[in-house]
Amino acid sequence: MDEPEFFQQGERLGVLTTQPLDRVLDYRAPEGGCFRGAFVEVPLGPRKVLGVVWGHGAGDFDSSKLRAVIRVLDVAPMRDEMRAFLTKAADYTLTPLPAMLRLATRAPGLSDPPSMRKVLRPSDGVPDRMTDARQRVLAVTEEFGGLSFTPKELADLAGVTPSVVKGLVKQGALREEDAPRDLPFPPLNPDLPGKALTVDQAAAASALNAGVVSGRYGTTLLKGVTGSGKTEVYLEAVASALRQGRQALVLLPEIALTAEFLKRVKARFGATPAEWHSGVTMTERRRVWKMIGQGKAQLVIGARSALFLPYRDLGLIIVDEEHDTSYKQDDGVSYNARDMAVLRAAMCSAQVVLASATPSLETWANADSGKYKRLDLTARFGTSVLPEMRAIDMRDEELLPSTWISPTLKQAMKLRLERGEQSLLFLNRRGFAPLTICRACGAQVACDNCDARMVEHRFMKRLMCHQCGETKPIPDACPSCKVEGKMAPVGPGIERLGEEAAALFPEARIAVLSSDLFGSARALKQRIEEIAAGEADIILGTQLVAKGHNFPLLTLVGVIDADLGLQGSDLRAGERTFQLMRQVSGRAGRAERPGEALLQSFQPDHPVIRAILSGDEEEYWRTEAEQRRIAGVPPYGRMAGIILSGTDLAQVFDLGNALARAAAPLQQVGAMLYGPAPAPIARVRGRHRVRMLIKAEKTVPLQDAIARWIAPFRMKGDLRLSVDIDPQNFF
DNA sequence: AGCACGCCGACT
DNA sequence: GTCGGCGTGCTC
Repeated sequence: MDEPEFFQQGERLGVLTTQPLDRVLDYRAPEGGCFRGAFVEVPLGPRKVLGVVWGHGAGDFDSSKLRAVIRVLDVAPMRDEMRAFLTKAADYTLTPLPAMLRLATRAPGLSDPPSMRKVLRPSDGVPDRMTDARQRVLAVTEEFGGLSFTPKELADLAGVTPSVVKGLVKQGALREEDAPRDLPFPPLNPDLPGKALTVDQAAAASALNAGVVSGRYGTTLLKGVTGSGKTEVYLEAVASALRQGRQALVLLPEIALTAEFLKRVKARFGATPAEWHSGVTMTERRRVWKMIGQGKAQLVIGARSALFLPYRDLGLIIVDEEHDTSYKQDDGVSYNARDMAVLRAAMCSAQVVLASATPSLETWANADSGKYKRLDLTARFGTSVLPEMRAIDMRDEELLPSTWISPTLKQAMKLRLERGEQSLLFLNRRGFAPLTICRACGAQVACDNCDARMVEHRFMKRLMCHQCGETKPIPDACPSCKVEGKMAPVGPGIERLGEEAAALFPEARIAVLSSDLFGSARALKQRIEEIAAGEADIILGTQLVAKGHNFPLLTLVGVIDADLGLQGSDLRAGERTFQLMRQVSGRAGRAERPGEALLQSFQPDHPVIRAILSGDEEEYWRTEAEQRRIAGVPPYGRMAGIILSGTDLAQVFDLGNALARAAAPLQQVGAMLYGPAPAPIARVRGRHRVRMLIKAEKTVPLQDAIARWIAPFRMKGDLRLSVDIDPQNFF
């Protein structure tokens, strides 16, 4: 790539700031000039803000009013390729470019000069008396010759009090120096021996390596059931990237999984890589950001926002559990990390590996059409096989009121207890009961701010709204008819299922795993480890047990309500149920003992349930893909969701209707507009939500049409419009 | 995003 | 009279 353009002092240039201005502002180059891509501090009104030199100024601003760039920041300049990536990502997601830049500068203290710390180094002074403690301190400085330590670190390493170190400084045996606080990451060694690979794994690894070595863009679906060793395989691709001297990024859907993953990386490469997610401290964030820019961090393990770090030479991106819905979340900017990974890789000639046991239909279709390569890991690691799967037809089971464990499932659990094996009951519903109803008047307790029912959480003795997190005490009298003592919980939650299991098996050790029952990710992880080691007979869990945790003693998985995800009119409901059921079932029979998965269902003949049981995944995907093709929906058509929100429902609908009347730019490209209609959750945190849906053919330039459509609309008051390209839920 | 400007209601 | 509510508009 060409040398970035240089701007002489006083020359007009364009700066993109992180302020939501939606346009590049013109400034004069600072003293000493600057390159395109430089991170700069610029004056904006009374403030100083962060920006990037984007290129030539637009030139339409009065020269006499131009202000000069204050200074160039001491961080690696943004590479042209990153600039292009942000621009394309902004165009694709219809996000204003400044918001994109904000994503890419989510590290504190970028404007500060490099933070220094006082360190001690050995000096030529000789202490007056040599004591034991002083000897130990000097020994440490000698042993770690190349490294430097703060007084506190040195004292801790030598096992002495800080006063001993202070004494040595006074005597001149150690001297203080300033050293940068942001230290490079220790080098990783790709040539340490990895785990022995099976023939299957070795073949997949070498195919991935070939891609990495090619130095070109390419995307590969790495499909393998739980326990097939996907991680070992893609770590070989990481090793390959490191050998090429290029950087690698591993995206994980959940922070809770990173700790365990870091251990595996350390075992493979001999050092800990950089970590990037919401749980990382501010100082560490700054260090990671800067070191990545300098190429002094070779591997990053992170959440989706790690895609926007300033890599110097990114050669490989792994998206683990690529089907996971947490890759598409709305935290201000709405983007799908899987798609952005592919975009970024295409722009920097990197390889992408999409790893999953149950790929998203998009990825499956892209592999099917040959757009992505596909590698399958069929054999399960070790000797075990996928569990035998059966449906329990709930229409034939006799259950007492307010119980959900069928006699058939109970019998299977009893058998495991007798054998000393573990059972897992899966119910994707947090809390005790999803509904609290008045037996006198039939009223349900709803959230005051949202259009949603309050869920009873018995362990904290309160009702909670799962939309906004608001809680209130469980009322004794009905809020509607004021009759006392008639409020009753209706339906099962994971906590209530725990009570049922305890009543059925009073002698069993029962563990309930739900994200809200643990204060911290650490506490949850520790509990999971205890359980994996055998400290429970029956495990009850929500969604989180489906994600990558190993329970070697587990031989039975019971799905309490296999139909749960199939309700509603969501186009992806089937796909998601299919993925979840297969993931959960994969928990059983990991070790030497064969597993069994039982799915409680009222509609065991439903095509999705049948597909899950049949084990013929390809057939399921083919059928699902064919239906989507006929319906002209993703991945065979394009969609976009529009959410309008505001405190005044009438105003929100007025805006929606006005938009609908002005939809000519959409009609010109043959796109269909549906709505406005109340969103699935029509009110959240006191704001009414109205939804519109756009459907178009695959080849239509949809973003451009939408941009032209909404451009004339100014949002008045607290009205908000957000565009969601490729929405996950449609209705 | 901030921050100023400015145009109407309730007060010392 | 003026203090201050926040709706509207600007920042190179």
